Amino acid sequence: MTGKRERTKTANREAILAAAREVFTKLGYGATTVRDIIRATDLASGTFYNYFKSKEEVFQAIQDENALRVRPRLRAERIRARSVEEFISGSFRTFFDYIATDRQTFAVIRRNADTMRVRMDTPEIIAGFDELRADIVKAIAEGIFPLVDADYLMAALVGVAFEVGEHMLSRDPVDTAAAANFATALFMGGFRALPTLARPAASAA
Amino acid sequence: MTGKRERTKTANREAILAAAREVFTKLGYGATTVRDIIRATDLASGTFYNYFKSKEEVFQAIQDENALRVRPRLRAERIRARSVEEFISGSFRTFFDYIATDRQTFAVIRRNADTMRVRMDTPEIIAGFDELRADIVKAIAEGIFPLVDADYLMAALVGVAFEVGEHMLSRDPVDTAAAANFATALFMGGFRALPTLARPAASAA
DNA sequence: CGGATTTGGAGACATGGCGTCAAATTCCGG
DNA sequence: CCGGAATTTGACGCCATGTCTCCAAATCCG
Repeated sequence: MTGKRERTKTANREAILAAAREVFTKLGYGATTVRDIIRATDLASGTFYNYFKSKEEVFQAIQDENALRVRPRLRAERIRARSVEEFISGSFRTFFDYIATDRQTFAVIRRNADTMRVRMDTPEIIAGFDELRADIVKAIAEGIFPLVDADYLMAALVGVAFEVGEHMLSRDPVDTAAAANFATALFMGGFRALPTLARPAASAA
Repeated sequence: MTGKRERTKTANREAILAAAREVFTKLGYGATTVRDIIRATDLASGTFYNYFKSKEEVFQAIQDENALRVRPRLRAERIRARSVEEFISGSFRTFFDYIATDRQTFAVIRRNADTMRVRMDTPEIIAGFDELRADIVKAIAEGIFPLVDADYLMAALVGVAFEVGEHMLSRDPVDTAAAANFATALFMGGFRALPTLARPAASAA
């Protein structure tokens, strides 16, 4: 890692990613051009293409780095779980905490004019989903989970995590614990078990 | 509506939308250019801009038409509901049936190379979400629903609908009833109430 | 250490999409 | 049938894109 060539290589790559993060945040993903990213570095246009094929690819690299940050945490949480409740609540808590912390990153996605939710098929993200699915299957095999449709369960978990997470961020103050409690209660006890806002749900019609 | 001017106007608009649908399906949203759409019509480039500002706007118009088709059905289902179960299951059934039927439309979205889920802020779609939220609030006020966080509940419903819907479409054969049952059970009874795949869930750990 | 070889950055260039605008055409009312 | 308004046309200037060649610097090797 000590060769000059190697050092400038990683430096350039980092420079491009940093510039991209900045310019994506400022202009939104849709509006930024490859040239905008290049201008935010001191590199030549041709150099960019030695590292990435398009702005899409830069974006994916950024996404990938993010996934690399959360994935192990989520995994650890699930492995540690000794019950359904721990599995579910741990996952939601970790995920919500993450997106609340790394808002800068999420701002990139939400500020995006053209897309609401972006590509979810970078290697890291796919690996994360696969992991989740495998852990669900394993939990079912071990009898921790009832024998349900693992794919649909995963889809439901992901859907709730993203949508509720999105709403959570738009509130002030951001209360990750409350959001996690809500989501967990939904999965654990279903609709009727959701925390009531004022008085306990005496009547369940 | 009988004037020639007026007729060509709607004809042109329709021509552009039809061309866009076709070309979006073929190339994907991200890859198509305004020029591609124009080329698929027999209009001049300038004419396009008399009708739409960008491909984004065309896409929104298409989305809007779709929402216009589902929204009343969903609404009717919710109004008809006399219990939580009817509210939830009716909504899921209707939504899943719709996306299963109108796959051509959903193909446009799913074939999209750049985005997974596209802008959801056309007037019709926003109105649809607002309606859903209002109906939830109303159901809570009437005591049909327990007093839960309406925003989070809506987010959860939407998240599950889209994610599970997506998975549903990737199966062969597409079983909308099963998907609706799954989602409904999740919301009604929570995790433990989900239909088991083989034997009844005798043990709820 | 110095010449040969490889690597990779620089930036000009051809291509093609973008949105505009003045001119041409079409429609409508008188 | 004519005048004026509305609408379409398509060429134009501008800019982003991705490629390609050239060259300097880094690495390798005797």
